[in-house]
Parts: sequence; structure tokens; C-alpha cells
Amino acid sequence: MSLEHAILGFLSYRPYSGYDLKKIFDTSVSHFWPADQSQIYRTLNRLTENGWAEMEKIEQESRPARKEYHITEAGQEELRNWLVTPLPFGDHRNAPLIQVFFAGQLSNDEIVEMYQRVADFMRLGLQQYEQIPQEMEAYANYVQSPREFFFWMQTLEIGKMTARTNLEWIEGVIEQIQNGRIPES
Amino acid sequence: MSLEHAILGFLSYRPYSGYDLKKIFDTSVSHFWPADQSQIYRTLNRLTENGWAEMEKIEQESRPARKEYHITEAGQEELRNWLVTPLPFGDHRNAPLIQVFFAGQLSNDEIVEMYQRVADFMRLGLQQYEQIPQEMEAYANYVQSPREFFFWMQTLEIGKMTARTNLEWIEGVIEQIQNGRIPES
DNA sequence: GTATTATATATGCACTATCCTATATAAGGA
DNA sequence: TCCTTATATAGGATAGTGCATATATAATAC
Repeated sequence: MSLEHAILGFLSYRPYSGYDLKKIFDTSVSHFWPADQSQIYRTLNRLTENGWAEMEKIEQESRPARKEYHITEAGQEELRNWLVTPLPFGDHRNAPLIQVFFAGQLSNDEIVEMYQRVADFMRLGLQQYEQIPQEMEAYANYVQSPREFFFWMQTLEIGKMTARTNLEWIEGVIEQIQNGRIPES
Repeated sequence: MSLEHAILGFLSYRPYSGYDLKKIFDTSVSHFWPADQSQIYRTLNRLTENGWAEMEKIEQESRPARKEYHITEAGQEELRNWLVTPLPFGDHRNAPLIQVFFAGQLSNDEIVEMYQRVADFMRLGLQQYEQIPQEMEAYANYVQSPREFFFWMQTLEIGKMTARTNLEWIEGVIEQIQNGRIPES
């Protein structure tokens, strides 16, 4: 499971609580791995059961107690093993492609209209990508490692490249429709 | 849900049984939407409950009875509505990016080794993409619609483009490591 | 004769994920 | 005073996925 390993990754930097992790996820990896709060807590329990993390309860005045999770030796080892295991890129479910597959049932006008909207959406997404580095940079100061920061930026880089590729594809389809290069039946 | 709509898409061509659908999925959309047999049957039940499909039992000599599912008016409408609803591209979980995010913990050699393996894997995948058209063409003869065939080919096209983009990214990272352009700490 | 393959559907179980709601405390603002 | 926000964790309901297994018949291969 990937959420387990993403959490182990963050715990390898330093101990965190579930609450911390939710915020960290939202400002760092949520663009390729959004994490639900309840799931983070449940996964932390599982990590503890697996012996990959240990919980330390920290009482606070005026606030509910924090449960800080520390990665264990076994957890470090599990993380390393997972990190060096090649996972295939582009091997996931892709719902928009189902729409493409059956798009022939729509009229040319409907297709153009829809993909122009999708293209707009993606151009917006590309713009938002430009803003993520600032958020990440803030986080980088916090952890302080140019090497790690380099790889964080690489996740953005590949995200942008993929978005540009998709956009290119969409623009190509729209153009082909407008030039009458798509069979009518 | 997408599997529901993918099945509705196929049923809009003609009635099929769960067994048919499993084979059709495996030879057409499995590269972006693999479907488990048990899930297809369960989804067909749900489609029937929703009034989007109707089941017709067809007895056969020497073989178990087929349950053929016919799309209903309501199902057609549901499919159309879904097809014209823009879904964002590139909006899915991407486990390999978690590995990238934490790759700084690995040594340069480990990273290069791993990504060379991933790159090999992807070059292989690209080659396999070249073979899918033949399978799809066989299926196209079977349904006979140049327009639909055009969009089927588009799902391959975007798959290849994405694979090439990913490969380009990986080759870039490897190159940067080999040129010492990645911070050591 | 026996094993495998093809045709066909169904169920059980575990795991993952999402959404919503509950619980608790304190600070700050309207 | 009341409402919202921030800090913190937990649980129930529901849906989707993956894997394994069960059931049944007939043809084919060894």
C-alpha cells in the first residue's frame, strides 16, 4: 500500500502526529496522492500494529494530547525496500479515457465543447502548478535538504509535463474535428 | 462510478453477457481500466437495479444459460450525461511519484539503477502499445464504425504520448545525476 | 481414462478509500 | 453570549477492488 509508505517517508524525516501529517499531505503530495484524515489515522494504527512505527503520547495544557508516531528500525527497512522497488508509471485507472473511448457517440460539436472545457481546466491546472513551488519551498525550509527539495520539484516537473502532453493531445483532437478529419460514422 | 459507465458504453453497441464483457474489456480498455470478472457481474446487477439495463436469460444446449444485458432508455440517457461531463485528466493517485518524492533518501547509484529498470520497463510498454492496434482492429471489424475506431485509437495515442513523456522525464533525471547536477545532501 | 480448456455465473472475504459525524478544549471575534 | 477556528483523534456506513473459490457442462487433448 502506498499511503503506508508515504507516511513512513514523512516519519523518516521526524516524528509527526496524524494531525500534522494531514497538513503536510495537503501542502506537499496531495496533487498526486490526496489523503483523507480518517485514513491517515487508521493507517497510523496499522503502521503501529506492523511494528513500523511507535506511538508516543504527549500531553499538552489547553489542548488534546498529541500522539506522535516515531518510525522504527523495521519501518526504515520497509521504507527503503519499497523505495527501491520499481513501480510502473502510467499504470493506473484513467476515467477520462473511458469517455474518449466512447466519444464517437457524441456529435462533433458536443466533443469540441466538452474538450474545450477540459482544456481550459487543464490550462488552469498548469497555472496552479506554478504556485505549488512556493508552498513546497516553505516546507523545504522547514525540513532543510536541497537534495530532498530537488526530488520534490521533480514530482511537480513530471506533473507539468504530463499536463502539457494531455493538453497537446486535446488540442490535436479539437483541431482534427475542426478540419473534418474525423469519420462521421 | 466509471466501470458502470464503461459497461453502459459497451451495452450501447449491443447486448452482452458478463462473460462477453470480461473478454471485451481485456482486449480493448484494460490498459486504462482493467476490470475484474466478479466486479463486472456485480456491476451488471447494479445496472439492473438502477433500471439502466435489463437482463434476458438465454438458454443454450450443452452450455450454461447466458444472461444478456440490454441497455434501457434510462441507461442511454445516463451514459450520454456522463459522457458530456468533463472529467479532469491527470487527477489520479500516482504511487511512483511517492517514490520520487522520497528518492532523496537513496544513493545516486540506487536511484540510477532503479530508474534504468523503470525506463526499460517503459520502453517495453511502448513497444507493446504498437501491438494493441491489431487487437483493436479485430474488434473494430466486429463492431464496424470508423468513427468509433478513431476514438479507440485516440486512447492509444494518449497512452503512448504519456509513456514517452514519462520516459523523457526519467532519462532527464538519470542524466542530471550522472552529470552531478543533483545536490548530495 | 484423465486433465485441461472454454463457456458461464456467483459468492465470500479482506482490504482500501471516502464521507460524514462525534468528541473535546481553548482562543478569538461579532 | 454565541459562533467560528484551530488543535487533536476516532468510528460508522458505504463503495470499490482483488483474489480465491464454487458450480456446471461439453469438447478436446494427452
